Amino acid sequence: TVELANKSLWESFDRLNTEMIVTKSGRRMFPTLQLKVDGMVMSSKYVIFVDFVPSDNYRYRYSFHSSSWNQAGKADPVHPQKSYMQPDGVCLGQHWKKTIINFDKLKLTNNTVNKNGHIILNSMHKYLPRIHIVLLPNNNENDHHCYYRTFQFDFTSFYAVTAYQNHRITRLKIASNPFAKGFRDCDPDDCVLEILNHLKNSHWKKSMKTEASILVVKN
Amino acid sequence: TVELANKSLWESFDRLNTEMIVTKSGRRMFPTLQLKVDGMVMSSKYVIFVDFVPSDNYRYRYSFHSSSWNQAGKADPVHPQKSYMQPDGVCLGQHWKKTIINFDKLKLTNNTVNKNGHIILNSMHKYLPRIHIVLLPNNNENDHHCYYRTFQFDFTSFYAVTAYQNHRITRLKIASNPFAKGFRDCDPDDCVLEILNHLKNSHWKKSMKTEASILVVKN
DNA sequence: TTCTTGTCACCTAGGTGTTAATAT
DNA sequence: ATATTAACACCTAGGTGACAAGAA
Repeated sequence: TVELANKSLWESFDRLNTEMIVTKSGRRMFPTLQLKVDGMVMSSKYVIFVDFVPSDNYRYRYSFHSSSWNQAGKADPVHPQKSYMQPDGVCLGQHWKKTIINFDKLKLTNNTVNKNGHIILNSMHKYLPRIHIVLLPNNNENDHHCYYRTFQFDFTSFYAVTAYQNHRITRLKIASNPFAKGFRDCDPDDCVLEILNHLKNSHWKKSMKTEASILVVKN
Repeated sequence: TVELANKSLWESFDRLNTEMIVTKSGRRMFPTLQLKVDGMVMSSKYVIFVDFVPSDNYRYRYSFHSSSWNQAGKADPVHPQKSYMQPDGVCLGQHWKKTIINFDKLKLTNNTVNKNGHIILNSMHKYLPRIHIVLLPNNNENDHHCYYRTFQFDFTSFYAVTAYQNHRITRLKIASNPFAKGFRDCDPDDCVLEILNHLKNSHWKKSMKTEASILVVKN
């Protein structure tokens, strides 16, 4: 099983339609993917990685006066999909179980000739992160299978952008990302509370599917 | 073969008798170990790690009026020796060859109950860093040998201290470590040049053994 | 018009030696 | 006396959105 350690933050963004900045040199995500896993074999080796799949086949545009995202033609051509491996690398089940697994170093870019290891996305397109947990085979000669599971959380989908479109998203990023403290215009704690309260009392959908969709694959 | 990419800086410190701070929470070395390797098999896997061996069996004391280190009794008991693996982990020869191999994240501590992965040293003792390059065996069943080489450079030996003893060492650290810029009292470039010139024109030994001592081991 | 890029002030995070207080 | 510790100001390194300029 996999859970997001910062699920409620993701949900707060999702109610507004999450946006993630992409830049030429690479931009971190916020919120980041923070996993808690369980059910691994303690003494087996695993690697964990993440990739991003297009949510659909459209290009999007943000309408400022209706404050909504609308389809604007077919999707641009996709670029070769790289995946990002969790930096801890190959670790035992007992290691993964006891820590919050962070992907905060992961960077998104719109630079197609990127020489770094960043994830390439198309701006103004919608994506869904996927988490892959791979059980590495033992050195038994008989066992050349590789088992893995893929997890995805619908509420972590986002629009890739080069500049924020929805001002509420900007305000929630400023309120909740420590690196954006310089743009806060009130007491930090009050800011977060104020916005989160506003969300809680708003007319936006309150119940949502928060459990992970699970695909089991064996090859 | 192994070379130090920052050999001349190490030599400048060595002329004054290098000191390295150890703290409870762990302190980086300066200079750091920066390696350039050659002669590896391009397609073979290697790991590289570092450990520290006592230069001798004595405890030391610094005499301020004679500006020298003197023996002050037998060495304190040694603590279990950990080694520090280069963070890149298992890499092919072709990877190691093309980069400068940095150990700048390595930290020294005098904290014997350290819960981090830091190297434990006794303050007021003299140490010599050793570099171990290990060729990992292939998956051939016949080949369970493990080949490695150990390199050491005499001019990288140092005294572990909790506070600097020799004021010239302090000044050279301030002049050459970017993180200590706040303590420079003149133009940074001038500072370095001034001290290095002073070293060059001084009476200290000018010729020294700079090639690595090599031990070849097979088990 | 719509989207992208580069620069900037303002942060976080953490590596420096200094200094004064404390321990041995 | 000598050695160690903790708090501190001052740095490096790099993550923020704002903003103005540029590109499509």
